[in-house]
Amino acid sequence: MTINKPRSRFAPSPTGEPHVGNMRTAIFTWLFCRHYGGEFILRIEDTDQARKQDGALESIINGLRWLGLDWDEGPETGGSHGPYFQSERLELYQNASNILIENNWAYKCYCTPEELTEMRQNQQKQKLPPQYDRRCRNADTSDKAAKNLPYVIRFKIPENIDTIVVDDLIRGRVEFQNTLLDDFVLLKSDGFPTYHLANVVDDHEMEISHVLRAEEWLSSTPKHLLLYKAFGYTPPAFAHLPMILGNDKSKLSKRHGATSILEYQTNGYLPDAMLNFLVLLGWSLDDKTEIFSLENLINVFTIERIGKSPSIFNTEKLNWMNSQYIKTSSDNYITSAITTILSDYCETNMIELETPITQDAITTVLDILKERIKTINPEEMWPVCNFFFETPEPNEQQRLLVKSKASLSSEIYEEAINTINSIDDFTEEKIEISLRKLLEKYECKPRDLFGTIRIAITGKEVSPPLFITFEILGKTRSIERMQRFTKYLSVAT
RNA sequence: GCCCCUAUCGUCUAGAGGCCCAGGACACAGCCCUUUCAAGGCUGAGAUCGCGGGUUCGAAUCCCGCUGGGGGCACCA
Repeated sequence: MTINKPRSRFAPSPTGEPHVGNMRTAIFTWLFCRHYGGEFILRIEDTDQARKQDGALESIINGLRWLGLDWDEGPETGGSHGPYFQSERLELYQNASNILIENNWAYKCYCTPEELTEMRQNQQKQKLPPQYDRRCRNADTSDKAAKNLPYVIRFKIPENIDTIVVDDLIRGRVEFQNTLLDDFVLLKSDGFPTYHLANVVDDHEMEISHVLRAEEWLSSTPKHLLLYKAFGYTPPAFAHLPMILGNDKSKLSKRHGATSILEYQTNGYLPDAMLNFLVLLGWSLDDKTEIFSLENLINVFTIERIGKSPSIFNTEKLNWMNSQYIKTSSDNYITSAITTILSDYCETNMIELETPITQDAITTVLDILKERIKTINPEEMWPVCNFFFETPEPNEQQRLLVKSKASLSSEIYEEAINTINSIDDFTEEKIEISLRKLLEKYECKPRDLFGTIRIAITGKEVSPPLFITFEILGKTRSIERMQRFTKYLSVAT
């Protein structure tokens, strides 16, 4: 496919949180534009007065920015084809529908919502397809016009056309029967356009060459094609993207868990991981590559490699992807992110800290943390590294566990403290060598001694490897903790 | 009800007539490493390529039918 400098758009409506499915469309469109050296346009389709939501626009913008998607034209950036809010382009749509009326491609319809509902109910009773019966199409409506009654403008589906062919970039040739098409509404009674009118007018005005949108739009594409024809415009190329479904194969919705991209942000997913995961839903490069840098993605992303069938959003794989990005992400970036997240967490939970959470402190525990987490969610991170910040206190179960260690004696434990104390070069390697010598001398099992010390200095049976933990904690704090723990050993057994 | 799209391991997918009694990844199991966890490495299980017909010397790949799944049929986008 030879594509030269395409102009493509992402056109969300500000009716709620930015859905991951929509964001995947944005990612594909953005990648497509960047790959072919084209322009990516953000257009806000705010023509539904009723469903418009405060803050939704900000959420969409935040979501896009978080993923690292920038737009060449649109809100905040401006551009030569503005305005980029449909609510500011009303005149354009009104003119367009007037032109259509003048050229006999549209007509005014005075049917009330109640009439239409009744009509549809009757059709359903008779098992007929719900469709506008065109009662205003040929009837004389001049009396209603004279009374200034509210009206909508409907498109006049031509009667001399058989089939409409959509040449989809992903699905190929798709045929539709013209007679099955409804005389759909172009302009609502409040003077706002419907999606059908607005997207055609704007895509033309904004010189959009390629439309990438979700599959749910495929069946209304013939309507759009007819509109392009009525206006005498050349339609853009269309690519209808496969949907993203939940784990029960139904359309991804709230009951499947998080659907807003921003929820993933707050749940501890990294934007690069999220993007990488999402791009692999419906697109693949080959039979093996899973991890892509953004730069590489721009290089290799083509429409030809987009699949046709819907895919299921698999959180397990997202988690794995995220853990891969955590392991390889730059220390600077992740350290400051984690520092903020954990200090907020401790503050809101009023956790009493032995050591404050600082960049330096996080840097110290970073390596052992990165290897063990799948998200940078505080709930997941805190148990892994809290030993460094909180004073450990063994629970009842742990005290009993320590006493059950058969090959452990208070002698070896005391000598372990002295040994630790005598190490000047307090490194993982030195500590290990010294402590292992004790094992031989006292014929103590590694798990008995090390397991006990682990509880003493971390307050947990499960922790990062002991010797690195010593090193991280430092000599002073390690000895302090070991000594404080002595009492749990010396109590008579 | 009508129209449209779609169909390879549980999931994401590779596969465009012989390279495939189907490859990779996630998840799963076992082993190795090992002071616990994690990471990593290795091995394994897992798909008669939804089903049935064709076409062909040969089909996961092409055609038809069926079935399953998804989407659409608003003064919502």
